[in-house]
Amino acid sequence: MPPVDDRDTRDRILDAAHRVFVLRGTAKARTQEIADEAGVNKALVHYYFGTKDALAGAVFAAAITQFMPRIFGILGSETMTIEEKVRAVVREQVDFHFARPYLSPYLVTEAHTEPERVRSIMQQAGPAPLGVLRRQLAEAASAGEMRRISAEQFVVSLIGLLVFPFLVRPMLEVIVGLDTTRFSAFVEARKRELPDFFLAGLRP
Amino acid sequence: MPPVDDRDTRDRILDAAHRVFVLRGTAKARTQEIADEAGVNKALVHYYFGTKDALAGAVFAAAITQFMPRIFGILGSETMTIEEKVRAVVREQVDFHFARPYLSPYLVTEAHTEPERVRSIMQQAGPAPLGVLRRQLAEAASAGEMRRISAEQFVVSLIGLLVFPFLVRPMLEVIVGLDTTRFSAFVEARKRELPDFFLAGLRP
DNA sequence: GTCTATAAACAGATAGAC
DNA sequence: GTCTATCTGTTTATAGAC
Repeated sequence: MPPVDDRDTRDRILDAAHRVFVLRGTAKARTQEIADEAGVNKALVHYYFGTKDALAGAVFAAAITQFMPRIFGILGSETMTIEEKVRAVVREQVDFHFARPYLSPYLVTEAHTEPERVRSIMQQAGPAPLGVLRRQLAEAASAGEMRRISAEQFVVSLIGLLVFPFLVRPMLEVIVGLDTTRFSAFVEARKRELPDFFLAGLRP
Repeated sequence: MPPVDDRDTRDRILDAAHRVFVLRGTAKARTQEIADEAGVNKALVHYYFGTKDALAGAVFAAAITQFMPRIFGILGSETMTIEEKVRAVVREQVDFHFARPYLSPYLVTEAHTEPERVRSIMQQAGPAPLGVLRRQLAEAASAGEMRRISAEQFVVSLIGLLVFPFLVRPMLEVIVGLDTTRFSAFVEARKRELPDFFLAGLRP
């Protein structure tokens, strides 16, 4: 006889783990805090996920799945123009990271301290679908409308411009005085300015 | 009577700590590995630095001191034009991070997982000297040579474009297939392309 | 200053009752 | 499935000899 419905508890633990891992970083996170956050006993965490390491893998996989398709869904579109894609990605990503300010530093931290795990999990997602974008960029360049640029450089630059402020936020606070309020304004300004800036950079 | 010359040993430990902390991340680093790397006993690490936490602070302070002045030294120049500054920063920073590929992910990791420490250490360095740059940008905008942009956005965009590839390198490897060789080529291409891209983005 | 030996403090993991 | 109690391993940190 199969176990009864354990979705609730398992999911609550997974959600709690996500919050704690993202906030503290995997290495500093404590299974005790995850259990508390989920409102269950510490032993249950092991019952469902075995080891902290396995749980960390599950959380990272979920996080990356939540993150990447948003970008490549837009960039891989068959119908949108390059300009439309740029504007859509900027709008989408700024809002996404503004609502989840710790997600990107968590991903970088995890990639840095657990490169093996990151590699193996990301390989399952497969390579980025850059075919459409590559073709659009090549055509625009051939038509003389745009500087020639690889799809890889295009994506890294665009995402980097969007995500970087969230990655160095604690430093920006001190270096250029961006407290919480001013950081919001800073990001809002970027959301407005970046599309034109980026598209102008592509002009020949 | 003051202690005899302890510069050698203390510095060797500090250097070893730098390597280990940067590579593993502070949380996953072990004092044992630092001691081994320095060729001394573990107890000596505590003799010189008290706690792992204090050592971590010393390492971070040294790392940030090594990083920031390079940027602001160039951007704060009274004699260089904006274009010269952009080209100089790109050249300088790409080479710098290429020689120290783990430094930037370490800084982000540390900022994310130890924001208190980072804040207090960075406050001692004081705010960024953006006065000169701000004036140059304002003048160029008033002369109609350039889109109006704040010095903060300028710096964050420029540094973000340069550093981001190193922050997400393990992911790029998988997503867009940049193994070690191709990553080098990718970064070299950026070094060539980014100045024109960035300056074009600033055009009105 | 530098070492050996050991303490002290966790934190992850398991056994077993309910 | 969920808990209490406990164990085991690891890691930071100190005491004390040299």
